[in-house]
Amino acid sequence: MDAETRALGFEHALRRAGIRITRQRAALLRVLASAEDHPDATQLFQRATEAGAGVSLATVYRTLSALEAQGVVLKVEFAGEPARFEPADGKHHDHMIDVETGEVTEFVSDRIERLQAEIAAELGYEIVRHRLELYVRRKT
Amino acid sequence: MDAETRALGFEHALRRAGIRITRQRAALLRVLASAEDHPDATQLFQRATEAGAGVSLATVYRTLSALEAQGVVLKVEFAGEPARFEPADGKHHDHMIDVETGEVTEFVSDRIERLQAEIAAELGYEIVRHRLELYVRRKT
DNA sequence: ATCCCTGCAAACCCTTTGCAGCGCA
DNA sequence: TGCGCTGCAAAGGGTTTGCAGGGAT
Repeated sequence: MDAETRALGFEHALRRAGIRITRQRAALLRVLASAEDHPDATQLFQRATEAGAGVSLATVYRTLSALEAQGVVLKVEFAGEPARFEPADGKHHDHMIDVETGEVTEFVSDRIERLQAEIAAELGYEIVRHRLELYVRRKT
Repeated sequence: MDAETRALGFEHALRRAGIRITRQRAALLRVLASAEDHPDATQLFQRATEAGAGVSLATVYRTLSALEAQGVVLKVEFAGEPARFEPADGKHHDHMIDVETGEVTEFVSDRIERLQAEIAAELGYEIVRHRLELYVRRKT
């Protein structure tokens, strides 16, 4: 999915929820839609500002909350850093964080997912959501 | 392991690192050692206060940091709440959080651990630490 | 013309820290 | 007695919010 298609998806999701697309939001959605990494609110603010969006940090947070509430953006909170945000299209995945470089890699493991569900079920629970992060180092 | 044995272990770890056992710390260690749940700093502060320890919240944080640095206490950060602390004796485990009651259950899965290591290895990494939390709901 | 939105700054929550005096070892 | 410790209060970082004016629908 290209960035503009994704941005339009964001707009649609907001409009559907009766949320207005302002100049600031339109700009922000595009910044977010084209992010390849996992930026935090401050980085999104900077990028939007560089793009001439004239947005305040408060609006960045407010828009991210709205997008998250609509389920089109995921907030990811790694240990000891500000929350990061990623588009929620695409399939579920977990994260691997290189502790030396900070680089984030996404991965999926159906087997782990299945085991998690089994463990929960054994204790009489069903999984609502989960968080799995591997903090790793490049093997020597 | 009973609470007092655990508390003595904490004291030993601190002393070994050249850290003094003050009245406040001794009290705090006992509160922590006898915690069955996963209390956060404020709760530990309250319990210590109720026990007549005369401790300040700052000291609670400072002592917890020291214990964590010695590896005898683990700081656990669940999504959207203050950090919790648990004694680090016993074996590694992950956490399951009941989203309705907030109750925390510990669990282990060697198979998941193994799969994590495999996934990291496939990408040329080795795991430094990981975080796995299942947010669950009692099955109907 | 509505209301929702915006920017700003202040407020928030959790946690850390500077300081001057206190008390373990 | 030395040096780490303590309480207090202020600072800190990330995030949220109250307010009065502005703009999308």
